[in-house]
Amino acid sequence: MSEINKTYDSTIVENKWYQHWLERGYFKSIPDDRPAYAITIPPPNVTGILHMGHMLNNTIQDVLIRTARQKGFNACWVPGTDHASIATEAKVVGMLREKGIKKSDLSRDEFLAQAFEWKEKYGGIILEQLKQLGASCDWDRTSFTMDPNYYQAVIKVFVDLHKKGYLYRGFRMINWDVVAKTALSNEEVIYKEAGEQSQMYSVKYAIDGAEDEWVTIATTRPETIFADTAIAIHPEDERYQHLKGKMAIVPIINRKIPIIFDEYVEKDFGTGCLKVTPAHDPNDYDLGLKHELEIIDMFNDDGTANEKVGIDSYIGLDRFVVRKKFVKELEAEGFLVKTETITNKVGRSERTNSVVEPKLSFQWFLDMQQISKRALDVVENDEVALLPSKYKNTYRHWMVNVRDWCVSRQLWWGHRIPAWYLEDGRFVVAHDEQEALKKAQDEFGLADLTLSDLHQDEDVLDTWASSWLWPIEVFGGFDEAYDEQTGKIDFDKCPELRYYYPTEVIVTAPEILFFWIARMIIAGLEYTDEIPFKTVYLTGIVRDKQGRKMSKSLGNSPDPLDLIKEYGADGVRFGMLASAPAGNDILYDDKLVEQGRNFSNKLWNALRLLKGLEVKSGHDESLKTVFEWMDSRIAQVTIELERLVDEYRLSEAVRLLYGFIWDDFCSWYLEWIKPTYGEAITSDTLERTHQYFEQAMVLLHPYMPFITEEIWHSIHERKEGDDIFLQQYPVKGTVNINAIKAGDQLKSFITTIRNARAKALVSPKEAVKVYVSCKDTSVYQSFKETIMSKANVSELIFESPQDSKNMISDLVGVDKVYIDMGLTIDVEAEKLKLEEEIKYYKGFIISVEKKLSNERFVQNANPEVVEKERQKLADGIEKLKNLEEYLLAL
RNA sequence: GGGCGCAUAGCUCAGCUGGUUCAGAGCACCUGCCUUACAAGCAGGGGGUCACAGGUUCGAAUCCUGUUGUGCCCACCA
Repeated sequence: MSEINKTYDSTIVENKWYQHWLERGYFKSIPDDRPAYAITIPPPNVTGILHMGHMLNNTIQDVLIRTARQKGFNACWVPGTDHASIATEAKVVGMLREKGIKKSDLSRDEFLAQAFEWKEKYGGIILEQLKQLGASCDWDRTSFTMDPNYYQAVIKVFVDLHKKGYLYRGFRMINWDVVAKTALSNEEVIYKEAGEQSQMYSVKYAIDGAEDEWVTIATTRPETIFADTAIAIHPEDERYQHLKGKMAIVPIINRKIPIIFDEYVEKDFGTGCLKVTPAHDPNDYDLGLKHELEIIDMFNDDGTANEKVGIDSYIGLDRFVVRKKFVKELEAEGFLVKTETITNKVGRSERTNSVVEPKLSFQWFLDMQQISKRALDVVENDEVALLPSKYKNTYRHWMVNVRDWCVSRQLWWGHRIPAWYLEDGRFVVAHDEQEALKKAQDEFGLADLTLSDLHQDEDVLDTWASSWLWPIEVFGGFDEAYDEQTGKIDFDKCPELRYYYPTEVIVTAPEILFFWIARMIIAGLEYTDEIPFKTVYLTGIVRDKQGRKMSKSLGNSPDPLDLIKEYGADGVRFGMLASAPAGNDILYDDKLVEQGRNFSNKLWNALRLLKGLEVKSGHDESLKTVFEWMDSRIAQVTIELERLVDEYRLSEAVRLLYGFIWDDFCSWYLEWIKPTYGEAITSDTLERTHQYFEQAMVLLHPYMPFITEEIWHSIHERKEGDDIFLQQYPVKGTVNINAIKAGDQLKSFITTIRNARAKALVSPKEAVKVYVSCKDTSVYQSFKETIMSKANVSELIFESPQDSKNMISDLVGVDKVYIDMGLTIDVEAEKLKLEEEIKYYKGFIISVEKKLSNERFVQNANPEVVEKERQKLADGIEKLKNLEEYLLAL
């Protein structure tokens, strides 16, 4: 019959329409009279490739942006990539290593040239992949956090923050990544239980000048004993009062160190004695400052021991090798008292997974106290809404306890810190070299200073110190409209920003709530005095069936592009959405996208049905009630859908559409209007059905853009530019409750007949005779033709039969229905069934009566509720009466 | 150690402001169908004391308290 394929082939269709949309420039947005609706993409790492998290994330954004377009907004989705300093530099270093080049062999400029070359070659692959998902980004606006203008924006902000006194240089203990050889912010350190691997060693230190007297300390890091500069004890610990003023001797190394007393030490923990290593532990560092202890830094930047250890055989060994070797030596010499296995958390670098080493160094810090104040308020008072709202607590907790942000990184790939140093360590912060020179000359009164006397900071900025400007700078906020004097952006000078900003919503994973979201809010308020976005939609994390996070190392993540190939982008989008309410993790299972693909196929076959029908002119009066039902259902679904999307309940929205289209439209409606085999459909009915189908496709388009466009064009020949992409939301019709009820009644009537057949194992091919007895038969009358042809009813009689003994009797609502299938009924079994039902309704009636006779209920409950209860009672009584009649008839 | 969540069918989860859209969906399972759009389908079916114990209320899956289990975030306990 039909020349259309039996199954839907997504690949051709998807490429075709994406190209079409691109060619027609549908994704482009320029400011106009319409209200704006902007989303800035969370920029993926420039060298990244698409993973399941991106799929979820970007599907949600695309749904929102397409919906906004359909509602008449000027929707703008800005794409782009992040330079991702550590991650990218690590990749480039790895790439060079494969070529046999070490980073240290190259100059900074040579290295950057290599990095840019790499970025040009592989960067942005991820954006190409997003196109396959159907992402309707305005590609002309693609931004990169190291674009020249963006680079300048970051520098401007650095200079400004320094001017405002928020930035300072500090000698602090920071988290050191020994692989990337850079500082990390607290947020970049992931603490994980080390598990069985972790050992706690008890080591004894001799007391200086005493015969065979010892103190025992416990440590998980015996290798740092080399750098011990004190033993600490609680001042009120009775056991050790006699040690005040004494010295201890570091085992093996034989260095004398003071025994200090400080309340920081817990008496009850371990032996009550603590070794103090100011250079390699944050707390010890504080203790060291307080007690003016010597600081011995025994590690090189790569985590190997340096000459400070004092024993040649340890110099140059990795810290973990040192640990092993030293423990052996301690044991051999009798200093190791015991070794226990404990659980203990070890911090690892988010990027390189190496164990983080606390390290003392000069770094740049951003004072967060003041600058973050307003950012807490706007979330507290819901100016910025977090979804789900439970994250408000998490956010508050972080903001209240916010710590200064270490923004310098010892890398080359990134925004180089615009600070220039003199030989003697004094420095100036400036936009460029020339300005720096002038500043230095003026500030330090060194008129004859030259450029060669200045040396720029070698470090670059943390990636997030650039991406926190994203919602501003993608619209060029810092380019022309930034006023250096006030440190603010003048919206009048940047119409683009004024038009799109604040953006509508940001969609991202909760793990970067602090890294990125909080900081964007801070920067937004600091430079525009406005919030950068109104809503933060936090997605869940995509996990595998066992609940494990998807990761490359576990190899448990399917390749999104393979999925798209197999199930279609629409199918994948459906699968991701259907199971992911905001904030809930999704346990990924192929079954999800399989359902999506099946849904595509269902739509496809609905189209095939309509395309394959013979058409005759005219219309069917008998379908009037069916149409009324469908009109109301569509109106109902449209309203409901709008509500769900407004509340960002996308998974419910997509399920609503699935249920409506599959069950109501396909299973019921299409079956009802489908002519019997060999007959033609009337042109009016077909046209009407096309309209319903079109409306459903418009509603579904944001979720499954490709197949809906294809169907749109297959239903009719379309004029150039008549694409579903541009269709506006259907005008909301009115919901006629009676029409809906009539449809429901018809459905349950047909179900009742099917049911009787299935139970009696009577084939649907066998015609049956049906009697209906009730007060008002008008609904059945109006559906009479539909019922007779669709339920294969040979006679539909609107009265009780003379003799119902060999008929199946059942209730549709309260209406009595008798089905004569020409069989002999097992009267006893039928009686039993009826008696059970009667028993149930008797109980039911008693409970409702009890409720209604309770005065407190009648008085306190909502009148509507009481009315409903009364209706329930009336229906119950009628049902009971009818059932008893059935029983009597038997 | 502090904070925040979660616990509903075999599995994954919906169930918004307590009251027939309150016990639901998808998948899985069982029965019957290759019916002329679709076997990636159609029709029917079984299956849940809504973790446990109290409380509030005329009424609780829904609100409160506690218990247990579980997940996440934060934190310097050697």
